[in-house]
Amino acid sequence: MCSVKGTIDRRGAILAAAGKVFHAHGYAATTMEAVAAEAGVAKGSLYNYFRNKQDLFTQLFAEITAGDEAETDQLVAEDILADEKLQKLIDNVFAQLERYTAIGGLVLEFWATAARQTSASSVEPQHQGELAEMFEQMFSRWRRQTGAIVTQGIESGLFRAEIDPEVAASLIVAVVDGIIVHSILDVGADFGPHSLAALKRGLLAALSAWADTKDQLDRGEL
Amino acid sequence: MCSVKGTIDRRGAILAAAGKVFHAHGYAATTMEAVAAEAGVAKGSLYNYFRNKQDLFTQLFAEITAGDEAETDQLVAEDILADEKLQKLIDNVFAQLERYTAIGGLVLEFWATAARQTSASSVEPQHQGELAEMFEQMFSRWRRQTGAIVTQGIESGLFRAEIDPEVAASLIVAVVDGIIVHSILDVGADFGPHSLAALKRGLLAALSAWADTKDQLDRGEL
Amino acid sequence: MCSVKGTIDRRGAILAAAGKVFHAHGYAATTMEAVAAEAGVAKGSLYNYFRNKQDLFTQLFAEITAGDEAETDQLVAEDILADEKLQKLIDNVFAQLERYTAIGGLVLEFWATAARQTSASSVEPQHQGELAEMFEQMFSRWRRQTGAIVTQGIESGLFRAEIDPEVAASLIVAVVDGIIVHSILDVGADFGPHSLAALKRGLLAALSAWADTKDQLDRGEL
Amino acid sequence: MCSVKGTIDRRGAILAAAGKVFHAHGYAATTMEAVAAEAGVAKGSLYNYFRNKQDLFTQLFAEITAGDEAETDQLVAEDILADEKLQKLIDNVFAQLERYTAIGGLVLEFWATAARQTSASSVEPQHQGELAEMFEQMFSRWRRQTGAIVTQGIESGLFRAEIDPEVAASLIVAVVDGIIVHSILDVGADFGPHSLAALKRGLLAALSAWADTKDQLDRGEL
DNA sequence: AATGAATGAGGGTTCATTCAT
DNA sequence: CATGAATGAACCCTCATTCAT
Repeated sequence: MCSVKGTIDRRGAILAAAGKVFHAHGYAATTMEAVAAEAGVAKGSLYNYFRNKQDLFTQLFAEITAGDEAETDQLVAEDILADEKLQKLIDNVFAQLERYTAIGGLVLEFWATAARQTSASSVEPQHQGELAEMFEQMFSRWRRQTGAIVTQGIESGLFRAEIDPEVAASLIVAVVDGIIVHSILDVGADFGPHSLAALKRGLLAALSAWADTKDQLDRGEL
Repeated sequence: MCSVKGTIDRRGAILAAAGKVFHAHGYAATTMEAVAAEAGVAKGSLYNYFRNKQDLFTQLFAEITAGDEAETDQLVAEDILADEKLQKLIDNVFAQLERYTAIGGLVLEFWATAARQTSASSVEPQHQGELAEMFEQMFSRWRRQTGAIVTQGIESGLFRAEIDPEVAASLIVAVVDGIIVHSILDVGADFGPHSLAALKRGLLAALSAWADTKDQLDRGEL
Repeated sequence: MCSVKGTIDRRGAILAAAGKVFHAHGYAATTMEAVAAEAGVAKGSLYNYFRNKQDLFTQLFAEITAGDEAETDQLVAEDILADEKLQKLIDNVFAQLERYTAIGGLVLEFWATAARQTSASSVEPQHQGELAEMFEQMFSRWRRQTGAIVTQGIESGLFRAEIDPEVAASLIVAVVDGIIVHSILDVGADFGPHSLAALKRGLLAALSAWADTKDQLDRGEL
Repeated sequence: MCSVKGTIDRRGAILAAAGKVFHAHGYAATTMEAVAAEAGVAKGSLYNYFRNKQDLFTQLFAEITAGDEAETDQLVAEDILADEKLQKLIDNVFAQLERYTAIGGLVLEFWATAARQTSASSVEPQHQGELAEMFEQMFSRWRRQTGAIVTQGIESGLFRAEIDPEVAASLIVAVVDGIIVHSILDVGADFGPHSLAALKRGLLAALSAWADTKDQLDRGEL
C-alpha cells in the first residue's frame, strides 16, 4: 500500500539472499559481494540495512528462528497426553529438519569460531554477544519447553516419577540436536521415517512408567 | 639417546600450538602467524612441517583421533556383557569429553563450511577430500563399532530382538554426539555424572528386553 | 562532456604506471604495490581493473601493440614500389624504436621465462596462453606483412625471382628484431641514421635484381 | 690425483645443474632448492661455492661463454678469404645455436629485469655490474671480431670499399642475434639450412664488390 | 536510498640466506 | 666442507567497509 512501484522489500530480499549464500558457503567464505549479487542489489546497499556482516548474520538468524517459540509453546499448552506431545514435538522438528539443517550449519560454524573468541579480531564484541545470547536463548527455550512436557508426563503418571525433568530434557534435546548435526554433516547416517519411529519408541521406553508402556506395546501402538 | 636436550619436537610443538589456537579462534580466524607465535617459531617454519594451513589442520585432526579406533575395537572384542560394553563405551567417550570437545568444534566448523562445498575456494580440493574422508571414516567407524555391540546384545538376548542394530547405532551415536555438540557450544546444558547415568539408564531401557531390564531395575542396578 | 574533471581514467593511469614500472624493473621485480604507488592509487584498486599481475601485463601489452597491425596493413596496400615500401616499413619501426624497446624488454623477459613453461608456477595457464598467443600473433603478422611486400617486389621484377618470400621475410624480421634487441640490451652498438641507411641499402642489395640495383647504384640512389 | 674417492667436482656439478634449471624455468622461477636438488647437494652447500643466486648465475654465464673468444680469434687469424671466414663464423654460431639459445634466454631475461634496474632491490649492485660488464664484453668482442673480418674483406677488395666496418659488424651481429632471439622465442620462424644459406648469400650480396660477387654467382658458388 | 569505485589492513605462502651441528 | 632446519622479509591477493556521486 505504501509501496507503490519498485519498492520491494529490499531488506527481505537481502536476508533471503544471505540465507542462501551463507548456507551454501558458510560464514567465512561468504562475501558481502556474493550476497549483494544474489539479492540483486549493490554491495553498498547492504550497509543501508545491516551494520556489517555479523549484523546481517545475526538478523538472519533471528528471522529464521522467529515463530518457533510461539508454535512450540502452543504445543506444550495443548490438551493431549504428554507422550503424544513429545512425539509431536519431535515430529515437528523433523518436519522442519531441512530448515534446521540450514540454520544449524551456520550455528555450528559461528559458534565454533567467532562466538568463542576471547581476544583478537577487530570485530566489535558487542555483536558477538548479541548472537551468543540468541543462541543461548534458543537452546534454553528448547530445553525449557521439552522439560515442561516431561514434567507433564510425570505428573500424569505417564513417565516414571524418578526422572529429573531437566536432565531428561537436556538429553532429549541432545538426541534431537545430535541427529540434526549428523544430518548437517551428512555423515553417512540415515534418518528416515524408520529411524524416526525407532527414536520415538526408544525415548518413550526410556521415559515411560513400565506398566503403561508395556500396555502400549501390547496394543502395538509403539 | 644422543638427542635429549636440543632435539625439541618442533612438529609436535607446532601441532600443540595449532590445537590451542584453532580451538580458541576457529579455523578461519586462526592465522598462521598466531600458530607460529604460540609455538614459538617463525612463521615460515610452519611450512617446513606442513604444506599449508589445511594440511596443518588435517594432521592435527589425525593426531587427535589416532588411537581411538584400536582402543574401541579392543572394547568391542572384550568378553563382557553387551550392556556393560555399551556403558563402558559411553564412559570412555565422556572420560575424554574434553578432547572430543576440543576437536569437535573444529570438525563442526570445518564441515559446516568448506567441506560441504565442491566449488568455490582456491583451496586445492585434494586436501579437503583428505579431511572429508577422515571425517567420514571417523563417523562410520564409530557407528560400526556401536552397531557391533548392539548386535552382540541382541544375539545374547540382552537387547530386544526387533531392534535394527544399524538404526540403533545411528541413534546412539547421535545422542552421544549431540551431547558433545552441546558441550562444545556450552549452551547451558549440564552433563555431569548425574546426566551421564540417566543417559545410560535410558539407553539400556530403550534397548533391553523387558524382563531382564526389569530385573535389573528391581535389583536397583540401573 | 559532463564528465570532464572528476572522471579520471583510472585504468589508463594504471596501465601507464604499469608500463613505467614494468619497463624499469622487469616483470618479476615489479610489485603491485609499486605500480599502485606510481599510479597514485591504492594497492587494492588495481584489482578493480585487472584480475591479477599477469592480466595487468597482458592488457598492457595489448594496449601497446594495438593499432600496429592496421597501420602496417595500410602500408602494404599502398601503391608504391616494393623497395620503397620496405624502406618505409623499416623507417616506421625505427621511428617507433623507443616504443618497441619499451615493450620489447618485457616480451623478451616474459618469453624467456614463464611463457616457455608448461608445468611449474601457480599461475593459471590460461593467462599465459593468452599472452603467448598474442606474442605468436604479433610475430606471425609481422612476418606475413613483410612477406607480402617481398612477394610484391618479386612479382614486379624489383627483387630476384629465386628468393623465397617466406625465408626472406623471416630474415628481414630477424634483422630488425635483432637491432631492437641490441637497442634494448643497450649493448654498445649504435644504430643511428647512418646504420639505418646502411641496413636498408644492404637489404635491398641482397634482394634486388642485379640490373635494377646496379642502375640505382649508378644513379647514386642507394 | 688429489681427488681420490667421492671428491667429485662439486662446483661443476652445481653449475651444470644450475644451467639446466635456469634454462628450464628462467632466473626468477628458479629456486636455489631446485638447483641443489638437481645437483644432488644440500641447499646450504650452494653457498659454499657461490655467494648467492646472482653469483651462481654470473659464474654460469662466464663458464658458458668461456672459450668462445679464443676460438673466434683463431678463425679471424686464419689464412682464408674474408667471405669464407664470414661464412664460417656464421656456420659456427649456428652449429652452436642450441648452446646460444640456452644461454640467450637467460641473457635476455636477466637483462630485461635485474640488470636494467636503477634503484630498488636489496641485491648489491656490485654483482649486477659484474654481469652487465660480462654482457657488454661479450657483445663488443663479438662486434670487434666480426668487424675485423669485414675489414679484411674490404682490404682484400672482396667487399665494397665504401662499407663502414663497424656499422657492417653491428648489423651482421644484429642479424645473427635476431635469429638467435627468434629461435629462443620459438616464434614460428623456421631457420633451417635453407634459411641459413639464404642468409649467407644475402649478407655477401650486401657486402660484396659487384664484379666478384657476380662472378661467384655465375660460377654458381653462392 | 542506491551505487560501486576506492581503500588498506591483513592473510597465506614462498624462498634466499644463515648457522648450528 | 656438508647439511637442512630456521628465519623473516616480501609478495600477491582478498574483501569488509566507506563515501562521493
